[in-house]
This record gives sequence, C-alpha cells and structure tokens, in this order.
Amino acid sequence: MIDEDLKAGKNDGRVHTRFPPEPNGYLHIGHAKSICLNFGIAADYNGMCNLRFDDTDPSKEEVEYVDSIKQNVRWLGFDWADREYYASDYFEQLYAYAVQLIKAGKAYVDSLSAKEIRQYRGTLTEPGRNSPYRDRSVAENLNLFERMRAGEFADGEHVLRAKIDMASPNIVLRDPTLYRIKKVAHYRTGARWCIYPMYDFTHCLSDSIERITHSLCTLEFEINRALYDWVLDNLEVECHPQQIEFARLNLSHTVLSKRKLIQLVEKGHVKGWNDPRMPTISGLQRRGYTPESIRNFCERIGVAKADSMVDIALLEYCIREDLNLRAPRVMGVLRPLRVVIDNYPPDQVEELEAINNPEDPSTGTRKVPFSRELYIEKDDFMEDPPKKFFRLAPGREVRLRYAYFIKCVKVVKDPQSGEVTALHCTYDPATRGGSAPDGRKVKATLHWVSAPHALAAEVRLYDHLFIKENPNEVEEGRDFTHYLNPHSLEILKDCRVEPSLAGTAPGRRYQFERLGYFCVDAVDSFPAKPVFNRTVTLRDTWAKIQKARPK
RNA sequence: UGAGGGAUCGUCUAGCGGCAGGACGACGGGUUCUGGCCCCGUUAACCUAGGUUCGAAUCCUAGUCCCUCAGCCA
Repeated sequence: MIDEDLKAGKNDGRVHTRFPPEPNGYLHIGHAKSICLNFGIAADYNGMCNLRFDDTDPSKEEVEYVDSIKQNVRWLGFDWADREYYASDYFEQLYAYAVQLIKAGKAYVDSLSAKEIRQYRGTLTEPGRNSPYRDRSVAENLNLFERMRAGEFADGEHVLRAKIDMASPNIVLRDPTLYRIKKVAHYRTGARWCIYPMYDFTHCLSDSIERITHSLCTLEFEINRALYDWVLDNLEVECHPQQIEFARLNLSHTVLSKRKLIQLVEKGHVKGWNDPRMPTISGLQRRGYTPESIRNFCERIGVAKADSMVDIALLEYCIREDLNLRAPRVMGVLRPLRVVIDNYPPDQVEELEAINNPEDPSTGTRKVPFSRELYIEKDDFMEDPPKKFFRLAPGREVRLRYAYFIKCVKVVKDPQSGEVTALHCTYDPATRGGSAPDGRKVKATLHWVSAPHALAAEVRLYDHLFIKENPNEVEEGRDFTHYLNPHSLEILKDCRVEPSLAGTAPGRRYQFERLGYFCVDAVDSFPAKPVFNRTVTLRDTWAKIQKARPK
C-alpha cells in the first residue's frame, strides 16, 4: 500500500506494526479492521505485528478486557507469537524518559489545577498563556517529579507537562500533560505506581521501544502526530516510527464507539458484550459469523482517509457468501402449521434422502423421516393468495423438499379466532423423492419436518440493532438509544427441526433451507433443548415483493 | 474564526496527465427440487468555478461543504 515507497530503503526494509488496544472494553468490528490492517500489512511485507495493550489509565482497565481481546484476536486468526506487550511494562523506562526531558529543560511540573490549566490553554482561536510554574528550575522539577512518584501529593495537585509552545496554533502542542497523579491500583502494576503517563507520551515511546516501523492509527489522532514526533525528536531514541492515519469504520444500523456500546450493556438494552446483536467480535462470533467472513469484509471495505459509512448489507453479504459454501443444509420450521396427509398410511414412516450441501457434494446425503403428520411453515400457506404467492393454498399443489407433491384439500380453522390451525392434504405416491414422472411442474418447494420425529427447539431471530442508518446523528433532545430497533430480537420457543440435529454442538452452523443461516447458541443451548441463533436470513425475493406493495 | 485532514455511482473503493473500473445495493432477465446459490443485463459518480495542457478525477488558483482538536481519556 502506502508502504511500497517507504520500503525503498527505509528501516532497512523491515516492516513492523502493532495493534494497540486499550483494555477498557470489548473489541468490535471496527477494531477488526485495524487488526486485519496491522497484521495484514505485516504479513504482506514479511514483517511482524505486535499485540500491545495501551494500559495507562488504571481507572478504566481490567483483565477481563485483556482476556477477551486476546481471545478475539486469536479467533480472528491472527498470531502475535510471544510479542504480547503492555505499555505498563514500560512504566520504568517511560519514567526515565520523562526525567531526561526534565533535565533537558523540556518538561516541567505544573501545580495549576485542572480547571486552571484549561483556562490557561486558550481556545481554538486565541493563544494560551504560560503557566506561572513554567519556569521552575530543572532541580526543582526533578525533585517535585520524584516526590509525585513517591506519592507525596494528592491526585491533581501536580502534573508533568512538556514545555513546547502555549501559543501554538495546534492545541495539542500547548504544553501537553505527560504525567498525572492517580492514586488508583493498576490491574497489572498494582500499587507500584501512583503517577501514570498520558497517551501522547506513552504511545510513541512504546512504538519506539518495540522498534515499530509503521504506526497505524485512526484519523482523530492526526492532530496528535505533531506531538508524537515532538516527543521522539526531543528524546534520545534509536527508532522513530512513522505514524500513519486511516479512517475508522462506521457501520450502518449500529454504533461503534466504546462509550455507546458500554452504555448499551450497562443500561440493559442488550444482554451483554457478547449479545448476538452487538457489533463486538464476541457478539458476531456468538451470532454465527465466521472469522473468514469478517476478514473478507475488512478486505472489501478497503482503507482510506475519508470518513465513510459502510452499509451493513456488505457484512451480511460476506457471511452469506462464506456460509453458502460451508454450512450443511437442514430443515427446520419456525412457526409450525400442522399438515395431515389424508391418503398416507397412518403407521408408515419413510426415510428420504436429502442432500447435505449442494455446493459441496463431498458432504453427501442424509436420511430424513417422512410420515402422515408434518409441520410446514405458517408463512408457506395462504388461504387467499395474492398474485405472486407461489406456495401452498387451497386446491394448490406444491412439492415438499426431497419428499412428495402434496395438494391442499381442506383447511381447519379455529372456530373462535378463524385462525388456520391445520391443513389436510393428499400426496401423490408417484412423486416420491420430489419429481413427477409425468413431468408435472409445481411452482414452489416447501421445507417441512415430520411431526412425530421432529425436535423441539428455540430459535432467536435477530435484526438490525438500530432502526436508523446512522444512530449517531440525533435530533434535538434525543439520544442514540431512541433509535434502537424494538424488534431486534424475536424469540420463537416452539420451533421444530429435523431429527438429524439431535446432539448438535454449540457453535455449529447450519442453513435452515429457505430461511437463513443459524448457529447453535454457545451459552443457552442444551442437547435437550437446543437454541439456534439466526446469523442472517437468506436473500428473500418474496419478502421484497411483499415489502414493495404493502396492503 | 486558529490548526490539521478530507471530498469519485445510493454505499464502499480503484485511478497517480491518455476510454472513469470493480464490489455491495437497487432494478430486470435466465436457470433451479431452497423465491437460496449461480449466470446475464440495466441503473448510476469525478464538490464548484477558473486556469495549464493536444488531452485533467489526476497539475495550478480561488471557493464550497464535511470531519478532528480547547481530558489530568485513548
């Protein structure tokens, strides 16, 4: 990519990147873009990519997040070997660098309050003013900084700042804070430290320590690049990595900011970080997404410097494309409608042969039991069918997949509600296996299960988390949760699936023919009562026709 | 308003002075024992205005619009 020119001699041809998450939340699909980019570029140029936790704010970071991040990156298919680093492991070195800066007269201890510092900083258009403490002697700064570390002061009493230029048009350069006092235990260093370095000081030096060549980050850090370079230019370092920015991912119908995701979790709008509706890696995994489909998605969206909003339809396309090739087909009925085949012998059961995956003949076939009593999908019958409805209707003949042609002869309704409760049909024995010897055609093929043989199952149907394409764009007085989709989860407790699904394992993925791709829930599914998550529907032309002309 | 960035089909993205291409979506058709897959086709874009040039999405000038920054978060 952009690296091609840089490879012309620089870094003696070495390419070394890193993925630097802060362990203060779960990773989401936007991070997947960064992961694929960083590990991908390293792989492309025969280089390496480190995993580094940017853990310099102990008040927000936890091991739970570290563990989930490691699991997610691994699941996505990337390997950082033994290069698992933590900024917190560099605290001692970072401290020494800070002392070096003080000695060079390029950093000072400021004793202004946070509020005062803000006032002194100026605004976007007006320059800031120097802090009255800006000209403390090197010795005094050294002494104060040492005592900050020793815990002699309370939070906020002092900070260490770089001495750059309070009048800089770039606000980031107006004597940025380098260290603050935070008497909070760190999940890794415990109580060893009570001062913690800031991002701008930590990140560039961590990159340098690890001899990173290309430091890829998102657009909002563009303005920080000047500081990234200033720190490295004003310290004796062996390696000065190049920071390169790219646009973060925005996905339609969801949110991708940690702040908002954490809010969805904490306010109970979803059931947790791994709720299948969440755009988190854990959520997508539980939903049934494959690592391959996510990597492929990241490849397709590309990398650029312009803000963009990727249509979630592309993500859905990617998972369908992958699962179409590898998911075994099965039959399952979501909303069962009882069908009695009047002319089928009451005690007879036949084992019919069904293809496991037409895209992959090597997966062979299986047997599916057929009997006099079946279930079909409620949506596959209409008493009064509109023009383009090809499925079952009174007097109409359709095919039951891999089974027989059946014709609807009678509709049973609930006398009270008028709701259709069962259908009586006749079958044509000559159409066994699904084809008519006389060449007769039917316009539809339905999926079905044998009532006495079927397994009961729970199925969870998921839809977009948000109604609005961009929930970040809010009207006056509203917040993004206002656009939550009330139908993002529909639980169906009385579904029936074919018996071959008995004993299936958590995480297994299937295509329920004509419906979509489903995966056995990793948390709530048990052999006695399997639970399936709908990963994504199949493309559905009939649904589109219905949507096009609403009644 | 200061500084730093960015603008190409509805969406994402190629292009590096020489026919604006691909993918997703949408629409239409073919095929089909999944209204799936697959195949074919249609739709549709260079932010604006000048300039340089035989020739500009690309180079220059001036504008317009959008994003980021005033945390002791990252």
